Amino acid sequence: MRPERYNAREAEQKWQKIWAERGTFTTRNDDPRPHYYVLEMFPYPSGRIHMGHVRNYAMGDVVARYKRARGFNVLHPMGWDAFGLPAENAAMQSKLHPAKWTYANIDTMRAQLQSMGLSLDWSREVATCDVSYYKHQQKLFLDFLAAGLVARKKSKVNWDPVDQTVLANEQVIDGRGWRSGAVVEQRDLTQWFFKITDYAEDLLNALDTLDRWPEKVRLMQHNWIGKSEGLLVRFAVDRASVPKGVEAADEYEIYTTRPDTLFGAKFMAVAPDHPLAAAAAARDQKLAAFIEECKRIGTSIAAIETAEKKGYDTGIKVVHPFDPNWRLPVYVANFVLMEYGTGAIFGCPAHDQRDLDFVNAYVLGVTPVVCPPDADPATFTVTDKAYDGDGRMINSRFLDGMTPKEAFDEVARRLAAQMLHGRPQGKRQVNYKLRDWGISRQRYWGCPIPIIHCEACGAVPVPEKDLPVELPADVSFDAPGNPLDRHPTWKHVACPSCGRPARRETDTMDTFVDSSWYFARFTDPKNERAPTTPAIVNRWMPVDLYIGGVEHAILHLLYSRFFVRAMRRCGHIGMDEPFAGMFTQGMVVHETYRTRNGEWIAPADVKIESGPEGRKAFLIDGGAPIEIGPIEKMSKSKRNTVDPDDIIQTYGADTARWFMLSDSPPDRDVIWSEAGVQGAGRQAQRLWRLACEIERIVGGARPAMPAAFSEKALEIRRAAHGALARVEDDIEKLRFNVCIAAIYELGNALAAAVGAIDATPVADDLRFAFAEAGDILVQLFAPMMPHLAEECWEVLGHDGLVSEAPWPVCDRELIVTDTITIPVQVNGRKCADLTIERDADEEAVKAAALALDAVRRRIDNKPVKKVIVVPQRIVNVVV
RNA sequence: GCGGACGUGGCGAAACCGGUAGACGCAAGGGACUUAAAAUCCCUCGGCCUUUCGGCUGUGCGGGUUCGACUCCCGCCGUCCGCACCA
Repeated sequence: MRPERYNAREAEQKWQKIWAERGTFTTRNDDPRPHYYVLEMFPYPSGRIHMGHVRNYAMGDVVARYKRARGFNVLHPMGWDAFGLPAENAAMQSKLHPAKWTYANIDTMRAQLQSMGLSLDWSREVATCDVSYYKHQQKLFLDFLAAGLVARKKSKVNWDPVDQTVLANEQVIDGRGWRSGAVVEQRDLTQWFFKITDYAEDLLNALDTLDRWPEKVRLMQHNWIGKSEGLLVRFAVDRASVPKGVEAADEYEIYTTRPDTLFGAKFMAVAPDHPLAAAAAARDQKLAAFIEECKRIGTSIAAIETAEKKGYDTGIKVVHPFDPNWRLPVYVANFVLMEYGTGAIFGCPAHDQRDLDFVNAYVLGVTPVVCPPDADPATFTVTDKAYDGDGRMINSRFLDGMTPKEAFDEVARRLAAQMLHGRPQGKRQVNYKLRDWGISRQRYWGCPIPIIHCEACGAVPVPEKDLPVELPADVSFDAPGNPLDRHPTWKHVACPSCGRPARRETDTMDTFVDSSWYFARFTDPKNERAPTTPAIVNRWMPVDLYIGGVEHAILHLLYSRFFVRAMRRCGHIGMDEPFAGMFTQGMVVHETYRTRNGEWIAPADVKIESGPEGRKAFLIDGGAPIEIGPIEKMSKSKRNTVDPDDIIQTYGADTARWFMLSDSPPDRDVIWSEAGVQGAGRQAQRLWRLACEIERIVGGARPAMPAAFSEKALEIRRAAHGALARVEDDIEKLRFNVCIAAIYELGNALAAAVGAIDATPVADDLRFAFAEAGDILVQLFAPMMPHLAEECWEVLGHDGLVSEAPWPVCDRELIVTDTITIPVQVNGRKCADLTIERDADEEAVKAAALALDAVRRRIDNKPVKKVIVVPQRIVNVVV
């Protein structure tokens, strides 16, 4: 009987229904078994899922299903990161209310995710835009406020004067607002901040404990926190140099990490928004214009630092701390950041590239003060490449001959003892690049900040009994500005403290706040009284494995780490770190296609023909030739996206999942290709046929385990248990592509064994081996292609579900063989294989290797100098 | 600009702690089955040389360490990602 083709669409719906009815993936908090929490970053409900989601969730699902089979009580929830800008943009464009838009998207995307057959506990679903979620977030805000973790201060924003709104950095294009095209201004706004810098040292130190995080993510966070040890140095102003009418202070403080290079100083520079810049600009129109120009670059550090180094000489001079006769000019420079240090620096061009570029543009001269070990102090010069290495101090008076480290300490010591205006002129200072987390957003679609502003009482927290502060539903998006701010009634309330008329805070929270604690909420999402239930959250957390894109490696993960610490301080959770294990997966990329006149064409509209001369693309409609462009991240603008729905309709979810996991290592980008999906689809059919054929050979009742096995049966068992051992190891290490290769190999081995059977009544030992190997094969691919696996499991005669079956036990004795084959090299080049007993001693291996014909030929009677034997690995003969 | 990664056949890749480079898959070519197609199965498949046996060469480029280097070290080149209001 020929097995029929596997019908993915029918089978997938059938098994999804069965899983749902049986509650196979519903997780109980009171289950006593060891627990495992696997979580993928929840999606923003943008409208439809994309291939990046498919990849992300397929990976998490493999781990969830595998751990479940291994006897763990697995928590694998899903929710929606549902607040954010796109909903408001949609509201402006299509007059659809953000809530309507968002919930409609959630419904669509939930259905899409469900069609993927993910083993998720949907009963724990949360959406951050739901009052039932954000009311707890407001409580957390109030608790943080009470714990002293919230601050109110000014910060700079990109202001679009036409749209009357704050713009995200990505919305500022060449200094103009993306929608209005108006020149963007920088404005100071008083905003709410979480004091993440209070935890800077702890967040840095604790990185060492996160040994199941990718090294690169820890490094990125390390650099982001950016701890530096330096010196605060106060420079006296040369009063004579201050122009009339300029209200300069008597001194200005700079921060430097290289006080050792103080004798190489050529200038002082301050940020465009430094008080000194403002003071000097009051009497200097050109300077005022320069400062304006700097502000137009925007607030993003990338833009500021990429811009050409420019400065403006204020004319003011400061006095060198170690020489009262030495004057340094003070510049306003576009590369000095007000947010870092004191917003002022001294510039030493010889040993800092930025300073050197600057000095070369303004002809201030360069004096090297650190001489590299291999250079001659008399001739060493710096022209266009700053030297930032170690060496000995030169041209530095009392520092000469010291190492930079010694010089640093000496300068720190002297300046601490030297008085300026009655205080020590220098002070050691630990500095962090990390800034406090500004959470205020002048937007509607976010979690309202539960504060009431009262003229008499100031900023008053909303009393807990008045929570939640709910977003008003009746808002309009047809006017510029924040809809909450211009709502006729919402913001007008009585002050909770004095009862007089007051107004609500109309800023909402950054959406990063929403995603900084959802993982904790999932452990008891229905708790109406509190954000978490400590006994429950402390059992589940930290998350054992968290999977998401590298793009979140810094901000989201750092904010979450801070948030959990803050929640701990307020008694909501009992640990510091949210994620014990972390994995960052790569992107899904695709070829791009363009017509002759440069129009982007979607893959679905392209037909590819490949032959010996390579691949050619044509438009399906009309057959016009299409140019195949570079492979890039899937994006709407280049139209190189593939809709998961289409793929699932055509090939089935299993095929899509399998392909997402197969070709590329999970942390690298994967190229989506039609041919690749087809290959995955063929493999699904191949596995289905194989299961049917194995069942035909085993035939009904399974034989008991026989006492002895024929060599043929042993080979099958070895293949199965060998694959089992590899797959276990690979899934634990998330090496899904290698894991799939092992499954292919087992499939190929079993197909060959099936093909070698000629007579149908088969001996019991072989029948046992086939039945066992068939079961193992199906269980191995069940985490990746769960629907097909259920179908095969049924064919193989099992009553229950493979999703509920315990993982097979690997018989490691089967994998270890008595004899092994190792390579033999002569002068590091392989020339023969040697098959020998596994435990043969070194002398025996050496003798056997030298006795091989191919080895003797290669040695060719030359004297053997040395023979290296690495046990069970390799033999190398050196002649 | 700063920070982080990556680079191996026609393509995606594998190679565990420095020990057989190219497992597994895709594409391609050849063959079997078929009236034909699809599906399926078998064979070949880094490059150069050789009738065969086999030999040489080869992991972005240039050096180095080592009996032995995709792997370690130094210096380049190229590509991608993040940079604080996108999520």
